[in-house]
Amino acid sequence: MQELSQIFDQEMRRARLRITRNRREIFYILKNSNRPLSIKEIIKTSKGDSSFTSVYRSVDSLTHAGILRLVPRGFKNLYELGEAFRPHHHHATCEKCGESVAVHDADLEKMMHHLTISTGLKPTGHQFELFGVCRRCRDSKDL
Amino acid sequence: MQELSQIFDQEMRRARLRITRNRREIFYILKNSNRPLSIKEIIKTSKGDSSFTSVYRSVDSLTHAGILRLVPRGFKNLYELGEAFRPHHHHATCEKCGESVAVHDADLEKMMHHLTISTGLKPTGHQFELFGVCRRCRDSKDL
DNA sequence: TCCTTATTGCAAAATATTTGCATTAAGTAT
DNA sequence: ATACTTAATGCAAATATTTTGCAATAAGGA
Repeated sequence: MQELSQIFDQEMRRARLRITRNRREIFYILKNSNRPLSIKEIIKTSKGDSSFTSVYRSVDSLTHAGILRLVPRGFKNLYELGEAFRPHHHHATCEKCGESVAVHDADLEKMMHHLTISTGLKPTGHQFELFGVCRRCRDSKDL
Repeated sequence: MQELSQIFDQEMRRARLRITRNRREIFYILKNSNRPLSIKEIIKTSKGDSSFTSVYRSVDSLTHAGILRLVPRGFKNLYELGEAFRPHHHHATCEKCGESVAVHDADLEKMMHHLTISTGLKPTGHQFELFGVCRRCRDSKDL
């Protein structure tokens, strides 16, 4: 199986975006995260090699190129690796620790599609996020 | 059936919040809207009788009191009337005109509940929004 | 290695949200 | 109706967040 970083290079070429230190770092940060991250978190996690301005701009261009994917959660914009790295899915997220698990359910996708149609809309997309508390956080009674 | 404005008064008393011109106006603006609104939209719609600072604070207190409900949509915070006025539901929204239709489906609620459990989380909530293009916007070919 | 131009960094502008504090007024008691 | 208590407001200013202009830098093809 292909390395994700190889796919990154391919995708960047496909999108005719230059592969820079800044962009590669954003890619690695998201690759290593167990959950989608906000711009602020990406900036904080990065070594500080790149300016926050540049992170804003890079996240924007990478997202437009489909290399990243916007995950609107609550009132925050989070980002994760895009379709080429991770197929379409949704998230079940622990409210305590923030860790999130991918959810993919074909029935669910169909259901949302049909529900949209039943309201008279021609479906273009959906947002779907589940929240709860994970076992680990439930067990640790140390509030 | 009870007038919504009467319910508003009741709810305000229950929450021990004072009924002010500002708060009543926010209530009316949301009552008359065919979709959830952002703070900015509420401020713009209000006659300008109240300062934007006050709208921020009122929306905050009304939301905490459950009189309004936060509708996280995409990267925006939208607000609509809360449970006492409108029972739990989700939205199907037209991407062109922004109008939204309430969706309530018991099966869907159950499904989300079970899906959450199946990931190992103890369910606490969910986010669910459908998007599409409505018939009216599809018909008007005037891009 | 050279060349073109996309990308970056910095500073500053534009936007969005929050806070401190004196003033106003809602709701209760008199 | 009047007085009183204190929540709520308005204003100014502080913070926070995101965007933009522009000169300097560096990615990638020639």
